[in-house]
Amino acid sequence: MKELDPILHSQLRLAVMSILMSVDEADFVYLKEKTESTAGNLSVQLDKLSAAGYITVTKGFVGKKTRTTCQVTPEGRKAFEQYVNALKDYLNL
Amino acid sequence: MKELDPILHSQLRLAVMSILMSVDEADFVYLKEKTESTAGNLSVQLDKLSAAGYITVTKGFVGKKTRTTCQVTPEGRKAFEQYVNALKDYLNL
DNA sequence: AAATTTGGTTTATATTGTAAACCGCTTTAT
DNA sequence: ATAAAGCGGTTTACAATATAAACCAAATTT
Repeated sequence: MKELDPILHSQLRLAVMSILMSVDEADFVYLKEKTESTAGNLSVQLDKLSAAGYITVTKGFVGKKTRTTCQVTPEGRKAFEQYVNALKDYLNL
Repeated sequence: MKELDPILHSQLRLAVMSILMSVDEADFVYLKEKTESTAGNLSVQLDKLSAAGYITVTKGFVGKKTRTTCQVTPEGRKAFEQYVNALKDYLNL
């Protein structure tokens, strides 16, 4: 049985990655709403994805308000795909 | 986004369920080998699956030696299938 | 100008996972 | 017959993870 990447094997981080895989740029507020997570939890998990090199987090401004946007990196994409493949073994897909 | 059943969203427990879904009776030693887990960890996770009503654990004898066999329950089967469905949303399958 | 809201981060706590230590029984070796 | 080693596990202590509560700075509303 293949190992399941522990960075991705977490509900919230997986949800974030799933969104970023199809959207290719999403901000903090959007991710928070879509995943129905608390800001604190999301912040921590984004840090972990970022530390793993799976996403980039960029802080900018829209008018006077801060805006944190996230994008999946090529390594993130690869890791996600490998995770999906590994999981298929477990799920018998 | 659907919730991912936390009982199943665990590498080892998922591996065990995956095996039991296709084999319909497996003993402790076999599960330990197949999953490459330590006995302690496996014991704990089997308890959790059992407590959740997803598997039944039966202790018997083969000759003089004890033998612990596991089977997935109908609820376990259902939970597994629901988990697979929920995951599909995350994986874009 | 005080109070509230927005967009987060930090930190403390609860939950979970994991392996080491242990236990009873059996087999083997002395 | 007795000690030592193995087998099949369980218990328990510890490490890692997830989560939310508390907090903070800037902007907006009253």
